[in-house]
Amino acid sequence: MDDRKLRILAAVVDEYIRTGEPVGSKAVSKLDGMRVSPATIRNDMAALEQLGYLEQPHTSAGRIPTFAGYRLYIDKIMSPPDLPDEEKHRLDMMLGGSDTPEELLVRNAAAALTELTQCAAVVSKAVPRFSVISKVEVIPTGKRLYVILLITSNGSIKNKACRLEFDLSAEQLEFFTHYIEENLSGVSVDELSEEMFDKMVAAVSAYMVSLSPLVKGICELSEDLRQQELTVSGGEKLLSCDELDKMEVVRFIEHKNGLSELLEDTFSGIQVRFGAESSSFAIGNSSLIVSKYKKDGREAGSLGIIGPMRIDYKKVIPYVDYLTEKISSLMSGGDEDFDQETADGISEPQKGASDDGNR
Amino acid sequence: MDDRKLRILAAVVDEYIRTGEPVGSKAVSKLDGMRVSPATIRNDMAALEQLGYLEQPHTSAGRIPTFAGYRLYIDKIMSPPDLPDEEKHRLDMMLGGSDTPEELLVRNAAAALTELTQCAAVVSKAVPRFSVISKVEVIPTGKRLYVILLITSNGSIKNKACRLEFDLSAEQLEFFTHYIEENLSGVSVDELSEEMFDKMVAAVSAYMVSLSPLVKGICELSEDLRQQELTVSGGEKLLSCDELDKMEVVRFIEHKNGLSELLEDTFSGIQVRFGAESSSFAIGNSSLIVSKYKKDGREAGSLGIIGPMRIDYKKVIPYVDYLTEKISSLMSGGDEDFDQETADGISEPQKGASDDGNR
DNA sequence: TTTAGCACTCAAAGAGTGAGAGTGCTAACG
DNA sequence: CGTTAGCACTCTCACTCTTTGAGTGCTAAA
Repeated sequence: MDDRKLRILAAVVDEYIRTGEPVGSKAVSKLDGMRVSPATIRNDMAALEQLGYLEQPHTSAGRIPTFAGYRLYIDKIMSPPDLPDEEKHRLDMMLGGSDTPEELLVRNAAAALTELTQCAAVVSKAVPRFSVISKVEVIPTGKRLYVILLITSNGSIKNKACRLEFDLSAEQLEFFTHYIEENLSGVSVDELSEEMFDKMVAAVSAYMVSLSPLVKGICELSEDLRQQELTVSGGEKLLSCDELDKMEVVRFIEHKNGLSELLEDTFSGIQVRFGAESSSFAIGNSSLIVSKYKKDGREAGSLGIIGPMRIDYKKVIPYVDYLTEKISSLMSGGDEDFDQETADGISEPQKGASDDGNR
Repeated sequence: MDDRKLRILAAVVDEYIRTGEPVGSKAVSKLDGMRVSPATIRNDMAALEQLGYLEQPHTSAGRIPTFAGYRLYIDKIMSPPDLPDEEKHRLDMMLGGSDTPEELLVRNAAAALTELTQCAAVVSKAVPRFSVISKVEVIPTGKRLYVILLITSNGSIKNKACRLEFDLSAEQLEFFTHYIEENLSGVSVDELSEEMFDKMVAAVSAYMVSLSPLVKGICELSEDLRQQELTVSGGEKLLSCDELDKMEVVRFIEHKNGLSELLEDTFSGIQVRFGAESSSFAIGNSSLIVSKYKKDGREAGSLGIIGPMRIDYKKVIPYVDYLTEKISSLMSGGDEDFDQETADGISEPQKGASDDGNR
């Protein structure tokens, strides 16, 4: 692969992204920095086609990049420019200052991305694997009716109603709550497992059979905790690009198939994935560009966009990059937040430093 | 409006629904029960066009119904047939028995509707205006950090974290909880208002200024309670019908514009609304067919479908009708359920029934 | 009031055409 | 040897022209 071929490939991809039309040898030759004649370029393009980086829609048309062509372009050739300062300021304005609640911060970022890229924005909140159960409460709210409240060190609160066979006496309730706190508080979300709860059901049933629905309820809540939160916004933008199948787009917006698995993968920096490369997340010619943001050094979620493969990567990647960086710093920054504080132990005083989070 | 004209209108609508093509006089004349010649029908069709019930896409095409035409057809002419017993059984199977949790019941109904009609299903849970606040708890969970828990008689549970300026002593907490319970328990969701909370903020601040965030928190939770829950499923089906604007469909699926207001209207029986008739809910040529289901005689939510205007009303309306009927009877039926019990108050012990339900 | 007949209109589908863009190949060039 | 000019060839796209057929409105007769 000589250097000129790479430059030609880059030129074809750039041009194709810009115009959406197949790119011919003449067009490439006219571009800045191309010192060779169309004929030479034709030869190289034929070679690039041989190698699987370019293809022709039909015999007498120009070339368009293949998947492999895009891959090579993105991973090896293209280098996204730095964002100019005024753009950074603009993004800062859109995000909001350090006193913006985290949730809003992320929503603003999504809005900014849809606005700037005219694509759908994707936002996920990572499962807080390392945050710990900080409090479990069982509150009687009616005849044989109880509400279970589960609170974690990262500020998630889950509740659930639960009906028992018999009413509990104050002592029984006391016993139960004590038992649960003993067994659960300080346990990380990642450590929670069915088996653990099965054992608790057994133990608790020995004391009083009808307590087991409560344990099961807590078990269900803990499953909720492990559910990744996923939002896709601005999905309508995807309908404007006609290289995407509308049907697939809508199905995706409704079910978000496969996205969750994809975002749970560990990776660092910007990640670009093509719809066709992944079996589950499957909008035909789409491209997913995401990055993870961190909170106090731990992955806290991811943020990115979904657009056509033919998207302006050079323009878009710096946006995603800057936003995740910025969010990471805003979240971890000096300002007090729920997590930082609560991590030091709500129910049992625990260790010292900071927070939950993960990896 | 003589009878024959009505029959011709009906024939045109039926044919148009069946074929999707403009309907000509000859086609109508060939239909069962039409004893007159195409020429006669032509005259009547011209009259119907004059009256605004039919229109021609272009001079030499057949006729298609106008909005008014559909309206007349739906409201006055068409009479949807009764569902045959085997169909009813089929639907019963799809719904699930009387031991199915309410939420699942409704989800099943939606699934059945998308399946049977190949349209998007709409489900809403009515704001439980008449249910009352049955419990308010404030639980300390960390340094200056509290979780507010709000429970209503219909089983909704809402929570929210709240940060105060100072920590509360046990007495202060006691006082506050007591005050809140005194003022809120037994108050119906409908009666809750900003002013009410403003007054409470004032009263509570007199005792201790830093309590007001808690009241505000409760106020926000009460706003959540008044939020109607809305789900649209199977939205991808809408993309198959090309009379609907894909863009509008996706925008609608994402934001559900205007649907909530529309479903909050009071009406009884089946309601058919056209997208263009309503300013806010606006998918161009769409038709919304909904009915309300009840629980113990009170509106509990609505259920229906969104499809193209050119939908088979005769087939679809009986489905929606039967499903809402059935759900109403399953929910209110002999079987124990949360609301029955809790409606009479949880915090005050009262009569009896059973099950849970939440969120 | 209904019907047959007829001239008229218009959209949709097909056929033919020319322009233009782009190719691959060959042979000449430095 | 790599590079370039020239050339014949291919294929799509946009355009025009024509034909076809469905459906109409009107008029006059039954």
